Amino acid sequence: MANIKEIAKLAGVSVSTVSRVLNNHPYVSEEKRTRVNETIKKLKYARNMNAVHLITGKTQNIAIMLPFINHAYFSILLEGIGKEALANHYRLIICQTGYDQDEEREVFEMLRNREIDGIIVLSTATPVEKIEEYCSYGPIVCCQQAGKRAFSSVYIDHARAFRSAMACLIDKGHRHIGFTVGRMDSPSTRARMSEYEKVLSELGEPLREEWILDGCLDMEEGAAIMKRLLDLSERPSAMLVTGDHVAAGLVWEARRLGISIPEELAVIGFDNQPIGKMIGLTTIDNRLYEMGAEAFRILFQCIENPDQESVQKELDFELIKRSSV
Amino acid sequence: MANIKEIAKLAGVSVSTVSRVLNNHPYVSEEKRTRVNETIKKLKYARNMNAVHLITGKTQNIAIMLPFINHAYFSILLEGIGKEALANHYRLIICQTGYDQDEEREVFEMLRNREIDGIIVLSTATPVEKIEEYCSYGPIVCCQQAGKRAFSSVYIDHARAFRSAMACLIDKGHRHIGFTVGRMDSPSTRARMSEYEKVLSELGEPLREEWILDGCLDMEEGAAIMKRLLDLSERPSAMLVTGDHVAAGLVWEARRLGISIPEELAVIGFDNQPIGKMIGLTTIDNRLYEMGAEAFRILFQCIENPDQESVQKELDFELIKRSSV
DNA sequence: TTGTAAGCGTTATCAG
DNA sequence: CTGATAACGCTTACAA
Repeated sequence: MANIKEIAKLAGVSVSTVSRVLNNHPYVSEEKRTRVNETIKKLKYARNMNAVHLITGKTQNIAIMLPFINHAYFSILLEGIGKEALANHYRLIICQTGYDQDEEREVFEMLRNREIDGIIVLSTATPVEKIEEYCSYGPIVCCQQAGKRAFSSVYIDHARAFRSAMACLIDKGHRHIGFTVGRMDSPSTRARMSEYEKVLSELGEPLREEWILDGCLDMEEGAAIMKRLLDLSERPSAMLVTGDHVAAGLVWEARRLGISIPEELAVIGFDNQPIGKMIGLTTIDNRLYEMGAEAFRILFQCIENPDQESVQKELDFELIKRSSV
Repeated sequence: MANIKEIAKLAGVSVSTVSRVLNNHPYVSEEKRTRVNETIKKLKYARNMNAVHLITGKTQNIAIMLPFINHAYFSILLEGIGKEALANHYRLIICQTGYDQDEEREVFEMLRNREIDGIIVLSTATPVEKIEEYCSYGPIVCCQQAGKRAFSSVYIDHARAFRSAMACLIDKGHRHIGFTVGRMDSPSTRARMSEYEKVLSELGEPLREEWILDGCLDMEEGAAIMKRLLDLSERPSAMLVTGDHVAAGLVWEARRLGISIPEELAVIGFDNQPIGKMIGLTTIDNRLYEMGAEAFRILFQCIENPDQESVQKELDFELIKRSSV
């Protein structure tokens, strides 16, 4: 494997000149430039990027921390990040953690180890204070609302989005509204929960624990919800379902069981995924693709300009009315 | 940022001893080991992995080449790869190429550049001969059948799988069978196409070009198929659909239009995705998760043992009968 | 069991 | 415009 020294010797120049050619520096005579390029081609020389990373202290790699790869929510975010990363010549290292805090710590350690230039956290089990400890080693952007922190964040206001979905249902006369969550212990769930309680008390409705359905992450669990609802002595007339995939599972099972939607059960999903569009699901579009792209842009800024303050950016959501309400 | 030299000085030992501690080498006295570990903790020292990568010539990173991140087929494969990679302390660099050959070349170049220890190709537009040129720089595993090559491959026999799906339909009396493909110019499509022609001629049925539907990659395109079928003067009584997601789109649209499945149209999907299970789709399970895991295992072996020959491994598929046929 | 010193392959600095 | 030479931070013979 040829190295820069051999190229220099064969081209009859110094290693610095070769390096300059490699990095498209000005101040290299056309003659030497072509001579260097020719020997590079002749020897099929390829730079050892690890040496470059060592000396420059940068790798053009960023880590994406997420619990599961195979999940629509994260796939859409990834797509948005990927588009921007590609355009700016950054690589994505996918770190699937399964919400294991030890695995998550390893990802943060990569920042200390200089293996990556930054981290985008899509969802995490690590407390914000712990995350802040790593901010001195490099930029971190979270796709979750976390208030003013040492790290940046991009998010939508889940409380407001939840309220606007509730309002849409209430408008149609619904007062018995249930909702599903992916996992109880997440910032967005806490935001929704507190908004739920507020809206219920404004309506003068009691809070029924059994109308809050936990552990709904995929389509099959969505289908299972329908059965859980049927077992209830009194069941809600409308459901807010986090994730159009999950909602699609519920809708499919409802049709199978002859429960008409929206007459017997109104459904609002979240995320505006393609499956929701196909089945005519009313949904809250929280712009996941855009959120991913924006997360990268902010991280990129922070990498370029290391002493920039952390930014918190709220993105708009949009209620998309279709036929499930 | 502390480095190994400072640790050595403060602990009163040599850098080699620190290095030995860092790498859990034997032949370090307990006393010095603890002394080193204490100063590491005190100085919050973290190794600069780029220096390690430079000297060892390895990075523990592998690239995954795929056209789109947000697609069920690739997500499942990724999940399988991710599980094994995690267990073996390898990182996945996701390279979304959009089937752009220039982007794909950049990924192969990463191998020359020593940025990665190997590549798993999930799907590519680059000709096999071109891929072989890169094999001297490091191991490559493809998840496509490619015959005996310088690179390894894991695959299922698409021709055989296709035939067994056809047989299942023929068994039920179908003779007018159409099929969808993601893109015409792929190895699996070519395999299916040639098998299709063979089976038709065995049946004594003519080949009807209009029953081969191109460009079907996602659910919405699946739904669109149904409309395309309705416009046909004579339409097939059964469809083979690559991807349960696509098939689900077709099935949904069929129900919406009042076309009963399987009576008026039988459908067989591929990949055995959760959505297929939910809607009762008969499908060919081609073990994507297992394929991903196996791809990593083979790559891992090749990394560990560089002068090992390339391996080609065929995986079994399975016809899963449900209610869409 | 420990330390010295020679790399690994670049880029950065500085003098010409 | 060009070239020596010193980093970058680590691992690994080799010698003790």
